[in-house]
Amino acid sequence: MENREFAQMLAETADLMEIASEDGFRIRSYRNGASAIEGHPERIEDILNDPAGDVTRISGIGKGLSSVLKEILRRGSFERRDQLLERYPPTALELLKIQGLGPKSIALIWEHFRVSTIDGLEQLCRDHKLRTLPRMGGKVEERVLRSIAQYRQRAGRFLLSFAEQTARQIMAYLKEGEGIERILPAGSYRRGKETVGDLDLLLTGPGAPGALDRFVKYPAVTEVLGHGQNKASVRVGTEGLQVDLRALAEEHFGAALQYFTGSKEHNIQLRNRALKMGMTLNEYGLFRLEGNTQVAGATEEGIYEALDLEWVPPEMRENQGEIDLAAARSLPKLVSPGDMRGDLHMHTTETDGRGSLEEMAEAARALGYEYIAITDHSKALAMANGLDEKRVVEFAARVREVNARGPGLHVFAGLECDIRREGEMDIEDSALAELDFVVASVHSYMNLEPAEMTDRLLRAIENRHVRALGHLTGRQLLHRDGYPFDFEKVAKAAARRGVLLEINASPERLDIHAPMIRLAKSHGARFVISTDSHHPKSLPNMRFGVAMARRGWLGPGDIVNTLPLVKFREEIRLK
DNA sequence: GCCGTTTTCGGCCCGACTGTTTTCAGTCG
Repeated sequence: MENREFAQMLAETADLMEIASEDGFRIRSYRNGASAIEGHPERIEDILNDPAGDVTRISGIGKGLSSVLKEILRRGSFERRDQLLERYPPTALELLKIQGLGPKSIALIWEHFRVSTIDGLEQLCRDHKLRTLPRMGGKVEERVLRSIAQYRQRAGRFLLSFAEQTARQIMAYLKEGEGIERILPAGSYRRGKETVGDLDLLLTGPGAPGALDRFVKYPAVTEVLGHGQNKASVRVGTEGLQVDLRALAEEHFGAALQYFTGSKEHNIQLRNRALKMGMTLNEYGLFRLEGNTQVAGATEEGIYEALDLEWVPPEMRENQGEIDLAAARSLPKLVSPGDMRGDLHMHTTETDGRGSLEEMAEAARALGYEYIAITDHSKALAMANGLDEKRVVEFAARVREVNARGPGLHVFAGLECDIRREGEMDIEDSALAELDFVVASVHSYMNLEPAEMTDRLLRAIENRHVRALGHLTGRQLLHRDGYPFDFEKVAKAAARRGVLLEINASPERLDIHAPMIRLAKSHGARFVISTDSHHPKSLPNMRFGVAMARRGWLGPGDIVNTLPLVKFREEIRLK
C-alpha cells in the first residue's frame, strides 16, 4: 500500500468527520497526519512491517493514528471510518467538491432529503427545495447550480503531476518484466498539458504480449476495460484514471509515438502536409501513396524529417503555428529543466511553509541552484501567519545571516506581498525597500469586476519595489477558474515597467498558462519560473513550470532565473 | 488526535465575506 493511499484514507475520514460535526481539532489532526504521510520519504507500509519501525516518529502521527494506520494495513479500513460510512454514503464526499457547499450543508441536506449525490442536489435546486432548509435561499440554489456546472466540466480530468506519478509507477512496474525495450508516455501528458484526461503508454520489445498481461494485473488496477493482443486499457486507483498501454513493433514505434502524442489538431495538419507531398501518415508510419512503401516510422525524428520539418517538441504540438516554423527550420530553442539556476518564490515555517529557512536553502542547494529567494506571506494572510512590517524586516535580517554563513548558494530576502483590494501593497514601502525580491500576489477579493481587477493589478505594478507578479490569474486547477481581467493590458504594463511575470510551477496552479505566456512575450514581457514551495520536497516541481514555459514557446533567454547569479543580479538591479 | 510540557492536560491560525437573518452560521482561504 502506497503512502498516498494511507493519506487519502485519513483525509477522506477527516471530511466525513467534518460532515458529522466532530471535534475540529481532531479533524485537523487527521488532515495533518495525512499530509505528513504524503510527504514522508519512507514507505509507511515498510515502517509498519518493520519490528523496529515506529510511525510515531513522524511528526503528526501519534498513538491514535499509529493504530489507525496498522488497522488500514491489516484490513483496508478502520473502525471510525466504517462507522461514518454507515451514517453517510461515500457519495457525500463528492459534494464537498462543490464550491460554496460545506460539510454542514451536506449533513443538513442528507438529514432532510436523504440526498447525497450531485444529480440529486441539482434536482433539489431546480425544484426550489433547497430553500426550504434554514439559511438557504434562492441565491444559494443558483450558486450551487453554477458550481455543479463548473464541477462537471472538470470531472474526469487529472493534474499533470498526478499523471506523472502514475506513469512513473506503472512504467517502473512494467520494466521489471522480461523483454521490454522501450516504454514511453504519449498523449497530453507528454505535451505537458496542465491537466490530462487519460494516460497513454507505448511499449516495444519481444516481451510485449507478456507486458500486457502484467499490466492488467498491476496492483492498483480497479477495472480492466479491455485486454487484447496489442492494447490493454484499465482504470487505476480510487481516482479512476484511465491508462492505455499499446504494444508496438519496433518499426512502428516512432509513428505511434507521434500519433498518440497529438494533439489531434497538430496531427491533422501533419497528415495534410503528407498528402500534399504524395504520402500518407498514420499510426504505423509514413507511406508513399504510390506503391505503399514505408518512408519512415521507427522514430519520430524520421517522420518529421521525411515531411521536411524540424522535429517539433511535444509541448509545442497544438497547431498554433509550430508547423510553419518547423518548415522554415526556425523553431525556438525551448528552455529545459537543466537551464534553471534559481527558484524565487517559496515559503518557510516563518509563515505557512513546512520547512525551515535552512531546510529550504539546503534542499535548493542539493538541486544545484545558485540562488533562491525566500518569499513568505505578508500580514493580510492572517491564516498563514503573514508577516507585518516589523517581522518583514527582522526576518530579512535572519535570511541575510543565513546567507552570510555560506549555505552553498545565495539566499535573497524576499516577500510574497499581498495585493490589497485597491491595488496597494500590504506592506509599507519603507519595509519593502529592505528586501531583494518582492513578489506581489492576489489572495482575496477575487470576485471584483474585470475592470476593477485590471486597475488593481496595474496599480500593483506601479509600486517600485515589486519585481514579479505571482500566480497572476489566481486559478486553481480542477478547483476554480482564474478571476477575469484584461491580461494583455497588465502584461504590457509589466513589460514596460520591467516587472516579471511569474510562471507558478505548483501543480495545482500552473499559472500563467501557455496562451498568456505567448501573448505576454509578444509584448516584451520577461518571466520567472518559481515553485511557490511550502515544503522542501516541492522544489523539484520546477519541472512542471518549465513544461508550461515550453508550452508558451519560451527559451532560456526569456526567463531570468536561468541566468547565472551575477547576471541575474544585474538583470533585476540587485546589489 | 497531536504535541509539549507546567509530565497529564490545555492549546491547537483566524479574519472576512455571503446570504441569510435581525445577530449569525457557514464557507473560504
